[in-house]
Amino acid sequence: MIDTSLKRNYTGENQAAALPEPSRRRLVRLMQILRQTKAERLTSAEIGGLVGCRDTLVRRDIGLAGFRGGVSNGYDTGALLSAVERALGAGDGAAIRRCCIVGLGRLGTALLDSSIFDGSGFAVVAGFDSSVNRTEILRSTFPLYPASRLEAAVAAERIEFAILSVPDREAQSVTERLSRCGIRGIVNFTAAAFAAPEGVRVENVSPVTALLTLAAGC
Amino acid sequence: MIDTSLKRNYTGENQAAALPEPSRRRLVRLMQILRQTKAERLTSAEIGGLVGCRDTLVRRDIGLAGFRGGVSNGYDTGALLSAVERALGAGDGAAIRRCCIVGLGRLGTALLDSSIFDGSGFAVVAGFDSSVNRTEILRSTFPLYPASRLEAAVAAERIEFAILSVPDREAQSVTERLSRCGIRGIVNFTAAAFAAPEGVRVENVSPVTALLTLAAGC
DNA sequence: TACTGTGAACCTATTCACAGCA
DNA sequence: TGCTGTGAATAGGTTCACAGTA
Repeated sequence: MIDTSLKRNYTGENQAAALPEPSRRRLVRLMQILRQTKAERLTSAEIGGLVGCRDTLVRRDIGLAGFRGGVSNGYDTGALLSAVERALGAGDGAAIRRCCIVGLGRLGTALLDSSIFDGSGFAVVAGFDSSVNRTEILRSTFPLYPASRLEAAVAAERIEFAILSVPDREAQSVTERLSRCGIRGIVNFTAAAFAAPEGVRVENVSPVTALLTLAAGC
Repeated sequence: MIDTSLKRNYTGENQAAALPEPSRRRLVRLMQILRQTKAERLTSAEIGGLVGCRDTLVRRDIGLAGFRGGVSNGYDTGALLSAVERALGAGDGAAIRRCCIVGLGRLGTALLDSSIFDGSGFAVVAGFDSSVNRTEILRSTFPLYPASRLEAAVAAERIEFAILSVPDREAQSVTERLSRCGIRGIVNFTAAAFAAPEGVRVENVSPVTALLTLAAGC
């Protein structure tokens, strides 16, 4: 059995782990809105329209994030953004988080375009594929490795997150390998469902999964 | 106040709308597992390991889906799959659902590889981009149109769902156009947050959003 | 024995209702 | 007046505990 007691070593004053999951998701969304908006002030009702929830809930979330600065014409977007980023551990001072892409098929290579991640707080610093052909031919601003070097490179590059775009059948085994070298989260672009190892979070974002989820409600 | 009583006009025997949202998401996941597994039987505990929830909850979900066939060595995967598909409106008899890709940048073109959607119950039948250059040069098994023909083609092709991979700044306006021609759901690959028009569901699956959500919990 | 199915208890998230404030 | 912030009420989802069954 895997010992979980040592999995989390808190490296900062990040309180996000204490936030309820739904609030965390909405606050992430709010952070993205605030990063993009040009408005100087926003009310909870306006935010609710963009996040997709009621104004009351927006105010709750903001309260949970530890921000109190609202006045009768809404929130100052700059101040609110700082507070939300701090609550989510994505503040100005926060280190850029290092990611890798595993599986350089059509979808994986599309993500080599690192401009996608500009200003997000994340940087892709490595790519992996089982085909040496691909890792040698493809061009990118960061190194591409054969899959055999996954463990070594993840450790050496101190990579925290992985974007998984391998064929479905490899998803489970690659996940286990990633987990063993201490990855903290996986963005799963495959349609495969796999057991998330202890201490590894998974976000399922396969287009197929997303379409199924959408369609299931209609 | 908005009157919700008339919002849903049930167009079939699809009961998925009645399922609680979290259950629906887990059942979608379960459906994917069942479609992929080779096992003839699975217990609720095994399923729970893959879906990421407790066995009790799996049994609740299965019950909500209207299936009762479990016995002391678990569920027959074939029978369970039929039941889950029926509950989600994705049964054998269900029509293939028609989708389009809007925005044929690197990410959008990666999704032109229609093998991604094989066997999923979805088919991409059109692509759109504001650059006529792209729509004329790119190769695909289905037609690619200039963005100006969005409304016409979505109506003519009876497209129900859209995959959005345009630049962030265009996300809101394209969403409104899609909504006006009756699209039912949008898979949002952009990092933009936009107000979902009445009657349109949105699944946010941008890699950036996914990474932020993962990282916010650590 | 090893599982499922489910009423009841519990806990969590959301909404209501309204006081407080600019 | 028009907003925020929050205690209290409500609704909703999850887990417990256990009876039922092959």
